[in-house]
Amino acid sequence: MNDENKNVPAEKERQVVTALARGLSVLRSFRRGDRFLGNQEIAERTGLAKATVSRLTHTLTVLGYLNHSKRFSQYSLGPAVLSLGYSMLGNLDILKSSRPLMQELAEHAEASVSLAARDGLHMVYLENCVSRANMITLRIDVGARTRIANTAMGRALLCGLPEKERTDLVAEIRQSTTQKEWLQVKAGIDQGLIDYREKGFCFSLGDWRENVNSIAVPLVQPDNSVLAINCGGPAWQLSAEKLEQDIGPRLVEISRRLENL
Amino acid sequence: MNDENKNVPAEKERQVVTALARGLSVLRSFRRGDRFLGNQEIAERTGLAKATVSRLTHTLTVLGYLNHSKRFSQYSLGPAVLSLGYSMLGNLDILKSSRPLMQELAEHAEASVSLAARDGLHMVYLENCVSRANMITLRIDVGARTRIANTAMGRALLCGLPEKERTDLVAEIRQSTTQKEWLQVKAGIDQGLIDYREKGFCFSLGDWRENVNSIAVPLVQPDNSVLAINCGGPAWQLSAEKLEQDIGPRLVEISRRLENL
DNA sequence: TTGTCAATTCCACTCTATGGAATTGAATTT
DNA sequence: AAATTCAATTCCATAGAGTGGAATTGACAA
Repeated sequence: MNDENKNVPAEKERQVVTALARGLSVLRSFRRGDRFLGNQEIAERTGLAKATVSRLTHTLTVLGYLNHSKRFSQYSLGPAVLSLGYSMLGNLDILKSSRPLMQELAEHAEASVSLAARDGLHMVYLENCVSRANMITLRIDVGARTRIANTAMGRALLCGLPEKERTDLVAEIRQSTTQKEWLQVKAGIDQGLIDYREKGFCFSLGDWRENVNSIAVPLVQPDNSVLAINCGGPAWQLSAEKLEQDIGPRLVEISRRLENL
Repeated sequence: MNDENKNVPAEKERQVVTALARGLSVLRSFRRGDRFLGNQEIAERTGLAKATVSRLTHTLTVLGYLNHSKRFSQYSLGPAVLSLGYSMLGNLDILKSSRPLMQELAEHAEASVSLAARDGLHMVYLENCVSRANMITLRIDVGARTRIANTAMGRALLCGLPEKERTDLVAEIRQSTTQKEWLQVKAGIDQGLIDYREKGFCFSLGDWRENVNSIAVPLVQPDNSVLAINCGGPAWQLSAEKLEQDIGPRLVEISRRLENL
């Protein structure tokens, strides 16, 4: 039906192992909400031949990355995918150091404070702290993705990147954006750069979702990779003013402390 | 150095796409604690040729599953692996329904309550609830793995499996166990089956770690797959008696309610 | 500059992965 | 029971992807 995932992604960009890329695109074809997928559905989503999908799903099942339900003869994501994420987070020292600071701010602001990294044109949540008050209700999950283009997180990330990389990334974003959207997106990014230069943080006031405000700062790691930390919540609770006067400076301070080990 | 991962895993078990399996074994070669790995190190761990690893890591990097640090010319796990886990958890309805019950028990017992699924010979944590009191200190992460052989979780899982599958799995466990260990392991499993038949839950009193007690029940899902829920903590806090008299029955009740939707 | 070590690229070869067609298998209908 | 449908799997011939040994590049240290 859709052809988002073309068969061979690159042109002559060195050598890509297609069987591996295809297998992973099978895993990726599971979106939030589809518990079970059949080979046929997967074949349509990935654009691969049925026979190919059959073998890939079988391989993934043997390895534990997929479960096979005999009843429906369909597949669901298996526990093995979780272990990978666990290994990743376990190796990030920054998580240990950032947690207490993030939690403290979450309590103070009675909001949600998150740490995220870039994945393509998205930000992936690595950690999320919420105030005890909100703990039960709100739960932004680790691994969730938001677009770079229209979030405070994304704008902060851009501000933390070196000139060259930022330009490239913005160009990529433009590519993936309709002409109509682009004006808004561009405005948001530019404003983010200004805010960052003048104040040290970036905003998103309803740009991501109506009635959700957020503020974010970049966090440059020792190996020069860039993360971002945000603090966000319902607009009625986090006014633009409160974000700028109170939360912003605290975020900047957190970032500063984490960057100095 | 080690040859844990032989090249081609299966014998003639249908058709396995080796390039995919190899690529995933590259991801798996990152263990807790190694932030960065070079191609050479990965080649040694997986038993693959250098050239092969070079292409696999490159492919994984392009797709976002690995990050490449130019400074050290080494790789680390990338954010994309997290998204997969997120998709998996997001599709598990059982999580939503189980959370409040698990949290309630965690508060009552002032301990840690977890939900896990089988992955090979291990249990992978899908969710973990801790009492507010312990929240800061203790944090068993989602995605973590423990052996089936010597945990209450694992024993409960075995009890929830149909006869045939249980026998097969126990045989597998035996395979992976030294003759010396096996006696202990076997005893634990058998005792688990007895406990389950008589009381409805399984124990691990220091079998996993000294001074850690735990109790667990199986949870059979609508599609007949089996999960397990445990409640565990330091032995001085969770006496065998308390587990049996108080916590156990509550766990059984939780399992019962979840199985009846 | 020279030497060392690891990553990458080259290249020829093999066998893996592929996809269209045929088969199996399960579920539903007549 | 038999017939029909739909999807998963297997078959098979073929192309070419993936492979690994050897050569090259590149970074860094002496």
